[in-house]
Amino acid sequence: MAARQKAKKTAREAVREQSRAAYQEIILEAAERIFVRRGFSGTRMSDVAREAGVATGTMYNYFEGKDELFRSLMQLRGEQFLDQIAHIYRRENDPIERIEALVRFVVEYLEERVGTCAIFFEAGVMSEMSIDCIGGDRIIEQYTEYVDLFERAFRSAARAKRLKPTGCKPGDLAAILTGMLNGLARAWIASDRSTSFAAKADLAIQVLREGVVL
Amino acid sequence: MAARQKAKKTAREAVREQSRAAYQEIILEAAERIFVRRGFSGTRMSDVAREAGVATGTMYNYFEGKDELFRSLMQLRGEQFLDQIAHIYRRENDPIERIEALVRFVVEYLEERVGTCAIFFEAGVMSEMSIDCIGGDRIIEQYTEYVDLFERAFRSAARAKRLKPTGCKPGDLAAILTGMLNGLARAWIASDRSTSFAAKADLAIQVLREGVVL
Amino acid sequence: MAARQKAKKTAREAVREQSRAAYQEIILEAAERIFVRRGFSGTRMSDVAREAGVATGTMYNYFEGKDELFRSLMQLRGEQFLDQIAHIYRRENDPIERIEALVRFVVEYLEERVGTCAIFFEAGVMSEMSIDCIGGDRIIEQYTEYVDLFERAFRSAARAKRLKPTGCKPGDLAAILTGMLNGLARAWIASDRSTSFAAKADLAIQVLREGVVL
Amino acid sequence: MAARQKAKKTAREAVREQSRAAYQEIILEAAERIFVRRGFSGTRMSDVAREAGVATGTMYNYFEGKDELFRSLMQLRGEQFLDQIAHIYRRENDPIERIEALVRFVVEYLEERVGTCAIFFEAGVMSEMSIDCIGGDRIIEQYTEYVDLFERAFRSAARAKRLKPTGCKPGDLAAILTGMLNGLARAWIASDRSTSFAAKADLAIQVLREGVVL
DNA sequence: AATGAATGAGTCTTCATTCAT
DNA sequence: CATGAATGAAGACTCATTCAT
Repeated sequence: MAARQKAKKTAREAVREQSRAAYQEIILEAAERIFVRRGFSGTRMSDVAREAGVATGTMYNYFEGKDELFRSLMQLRGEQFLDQIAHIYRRENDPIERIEALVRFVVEYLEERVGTCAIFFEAGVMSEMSIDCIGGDRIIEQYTEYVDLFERAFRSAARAKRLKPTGCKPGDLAAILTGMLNGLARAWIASDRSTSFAAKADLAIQVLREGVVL
Repeated sequence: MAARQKAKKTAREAVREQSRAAYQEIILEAAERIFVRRGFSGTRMSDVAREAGVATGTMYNYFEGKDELFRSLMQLRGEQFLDQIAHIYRRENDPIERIEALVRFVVEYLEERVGTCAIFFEAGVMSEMSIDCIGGDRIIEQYTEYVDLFERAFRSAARAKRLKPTGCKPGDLAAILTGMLNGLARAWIASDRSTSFAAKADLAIQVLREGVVL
Repeated sequence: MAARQKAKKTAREAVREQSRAAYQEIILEAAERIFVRRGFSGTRMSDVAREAGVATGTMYNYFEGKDELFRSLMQLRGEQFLDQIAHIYRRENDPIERIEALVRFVVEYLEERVGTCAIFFEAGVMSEMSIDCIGGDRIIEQYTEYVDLFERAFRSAARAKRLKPTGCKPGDLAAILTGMLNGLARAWIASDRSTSFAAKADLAIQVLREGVVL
Repeated sequence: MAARQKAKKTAREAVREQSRAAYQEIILEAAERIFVRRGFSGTRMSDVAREAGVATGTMYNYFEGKDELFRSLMQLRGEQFLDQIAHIYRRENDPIERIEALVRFVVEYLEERVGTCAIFFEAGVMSEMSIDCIGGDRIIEQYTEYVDLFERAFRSAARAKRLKPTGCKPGDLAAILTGMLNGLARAWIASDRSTSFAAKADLAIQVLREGVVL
């Protein structure tokens, strides 16, 4: 009976654990939609609650408050993104193909979650000069990690003698490439989006490959 | 006498006009500093007032409210910037040298007013998906004008057969170039800023010129 | 069979009754500790639950709510105290010794349960002017009964000609004596408690003796 | 003109200063009435605001929040009380008459402001065992100062050989006397208040006299 | 027109209570 | 009947805006 009780308890805990995770995810997704639509300060906790289909108070069982909800969202999405690009980095062996694979993934990701990426920038990356960054320090670290991954990719390409001998250091190339991608994303957002973003992104690769001006 | 009265009035009005402009400028500059430090919603009207050395109420004699103050700031800085690059565009005749001159100016501008540029992006460009864009529509138009100027520069370079025959349309090149500049700016902000930003920007030009990969 | 069923039921009820009482007591003791530490409004139901080792909801099977829990606690402790002093009253026959015995008991009680006595005062006696007395009316009645017992003790001493012929009525003497004890308790609480409270309380008796008793 | 301007400014500041003080007092008095009626946690800031005839927000221009409002009230009333008894202490020279004068004043004060005294006790003195005392530390210090003043009064009476040679130290006597006064106050509050409290208080003096004074 | 305190609508947050499991 | 998470009413607090001086 003791065993049965324990099993029962464990089962209940498992259910609870699952339910907890499910609630968290539901709230985070609701928060994502609202934050994307209204921005941080334009978002009311009660709005997120309504969107998630829970009571306002419930959100406080899962997140300390508005700030932490936002930070959690940004960090979670950031980690998910970083995990994915790290996976691609490890998967590819040829230095150049690796960079191209990364670019293609980033492009797809941007195409699907433009909104989230936008608030990601809003929250931290663009206001890293601000005294207090709502997104927390982690969000800046994450962007840095993202750029650093490209830096490493360029460095390994350089070691493999696959780069033209320019004055560009790997870090500069990473900054340039990620910047290009953002610029294209911005242009794509502003456009009617009739052409796929992926097509645009090939251009970035091409520019890097060839240079453009005669 | 009527004439004299009118003259007097005009004189008084001139003084008033000047005083008005002076106040406006003082408040705008204060607002710029605070908005850069704290972001839009983190900025209190009373903070701006203190920074400007005026009473809170005074600001409402010059701007309708917080939103309009912000929008005015963004638009004013935007127009100033657009005026300057338009001037450079007209001044330069060689298509390639024109692009390079534009890049050099943008770089200098970014180096001096990174903060303002950051909130410029935050306010409008990145959140153009938001239902309500605090910065107003003009801010998006301005960014578009900025990119468009580069687009025109590339188009005229293309017409002059000064571009490599790639699949890149002038608009794409503009997006790529401005994106690269932003990426470098971001990297430069995050760095210790020991090397000048201008040096970094030459890299952008070089990449465009040469392409990078062997 | 009916009889057996009834017997069975009674047995089950007895067990249930016991279990109920046990739970009640556990919760009351937990509540006592927390209320003493944090005061009424500083105490959360969930804190009491954790201290008692039960779920929050469980408490609502034993008490109607926070108010009733508090009132029950105060009243229960009050009745226990009143029972004990009533017992001492009946046990002692000599009017003066009776008063002294009562004082000694009150002193011991105060020394052990200062906290509870403090919230007892807070809850009811001191705020009887408030529109809503959390402790309920009974708490005030109880304090009145406590003072009344002393009043009766003094009255019987007066009848036995054991009091100095002052203008003090028994009720006044009761108020004065109980007040003195509280004053000493307060001083003792504030002190380092190196001397026992009992020793302090002898002073109260002495003052009454010298000043009042023949 | 500079002088006139300065004078003007000073005048305005004076008015403002006065107005500030007036507002503070109005709010404090409103708060006193409501806190006395409803207790600390039963009092809503909006209630106090309505009672004071100001907007809710206004109160936050004068007090940091509910806690600070309460603390300010308690401390202010405490200081006022301490100032008055200190004055009486200095005014009287005969040690015994001094004690009597103090008692008479305390009695009058209690009679007039029972409510405030009640919340004073509630707030701090009775719950000094609580982890966090809403009233702040000062409120406990104040009560200590009050008792200490009596202690000094008794000590100077002892030095003047005006006390019976009992085992009571001045501190004990102070505790006993102040306790007696509280006890009588409590009894008086509970009574129909047909007899004046002052009359009751004479009894305290009498008990001390007969019991303690030579 | 400048001032800066008053205003109160708008939010976040807490926590007693309920209820599905 | 125990559980503990969901609930949402209640209330503290902020700050853009107004307005009397």
